[in-house]
Amino acid sequence: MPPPRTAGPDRPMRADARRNRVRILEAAEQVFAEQGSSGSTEEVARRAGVAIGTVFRHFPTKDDLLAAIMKNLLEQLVAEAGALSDSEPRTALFTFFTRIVEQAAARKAVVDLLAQTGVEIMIPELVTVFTGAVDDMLRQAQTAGTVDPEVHLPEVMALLASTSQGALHGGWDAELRRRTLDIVFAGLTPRADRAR
Amino acid sequence: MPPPRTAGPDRPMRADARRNRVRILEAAEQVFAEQGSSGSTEEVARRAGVAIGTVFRHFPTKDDLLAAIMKNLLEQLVAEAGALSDSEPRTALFTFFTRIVEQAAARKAVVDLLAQTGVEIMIPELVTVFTGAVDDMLRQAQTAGTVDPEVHLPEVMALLASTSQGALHGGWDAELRRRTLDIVFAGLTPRADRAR
DNA sequence: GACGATAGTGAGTCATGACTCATCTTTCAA
DNA sequence: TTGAAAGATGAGTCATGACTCACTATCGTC
Repeated sequence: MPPPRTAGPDRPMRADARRNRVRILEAAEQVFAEQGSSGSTEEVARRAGVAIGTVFRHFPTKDDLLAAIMKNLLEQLVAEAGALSDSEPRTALFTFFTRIVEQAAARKAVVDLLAQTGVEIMIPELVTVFTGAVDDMLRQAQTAGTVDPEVHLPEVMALLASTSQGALHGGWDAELRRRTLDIVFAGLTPRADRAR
Repeated sequence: MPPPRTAGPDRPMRADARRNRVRILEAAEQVFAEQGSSGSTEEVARRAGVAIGTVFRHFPTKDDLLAAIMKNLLEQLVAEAGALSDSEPRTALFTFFTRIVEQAAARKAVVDLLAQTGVEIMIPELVTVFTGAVDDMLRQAQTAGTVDPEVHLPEVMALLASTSQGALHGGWDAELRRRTLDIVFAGLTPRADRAR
């Protein structure tokens, strides 16, 4: 994300600026996780312990702030996907799926944004990377014959987005989450050897 | 829903009041369908061709207006469920499910509300009736042996809510909707005779 | 340590949207 | 036909939240 508006050749950020930037990001992550993208910038400033003007110096608009956070999160998810690449493909896909849905409840903003195409507008490249990671997992599981070959990426993404959303807004508990995902996973399994 | 605040013995509503009430309800249905529950009361008034004060005379708060609309919709859905009771149970359940998801895209407010527990607070009895209708369909399909007996109502409701939500926010086209629901339905089918 | 560039501050602006109420208009029973 | 009572009107209030900017504080360099 762009460092604060600085003219001229880029000098490193001043120490206090760097410190505040981190604090703001942390506070924003909390606030938006709890309240979704409608959380107020003022609340972010309050939690970060800075004045509201400081927030706007670092992130000229609220969307910039949201984008910065989404960027962090997406990178983290992509990394997680990578870490799962050793596992058996079907397990990798289902574990990744489950993990995202589980986190959804704690990350309102993410779900809000994922739902509203807002992300694609803000950080298209990263979304592509993320989608690619899911695609990889899907293909591998299909190659291994443990996920139905008729299934395509769009519907997997669709189910991922909608169950995350549901888990969040509906406040699903662990049990309901498991049962619901079990149905989805059963639906993804080839007809022959469906295992619940 | 309560007629406008009238003291004393309830006289029938005046002709112009009745007319305006209907207009407001129609306008609100449109506006909230398009913009979700964040649509403004002023826009509703504009489309109804009345002053904003009139809207507030009929529905003292925005929530009252939203509740009135949700009531209409829920009643309609319950009626649809009833009309399907002649069909083969599995078909009834899946048709109902599909229909709701299909309408989701045209009814933002509904999805918003269904998602946020807002409805239960506003019109608990009707929600119970609605849930009951789904439960009936589910049980019958299970009795007929065409839906997995391990599946319970909560996860069906969860999937219903989340796919509706997904279809709306994600702007799924007809094809994606079908493919996604196919996976869900496959997941609901007993292992033995899963038919795609 | 001094000084200029960089960063922080927070009261203030502007827009939006729910809701109110004094005043005017329409209905309808007598 | 008429006069209340019921209803409609819309400018105005209040709260919220994004964003600005004149001013002050701090950093880092010489």
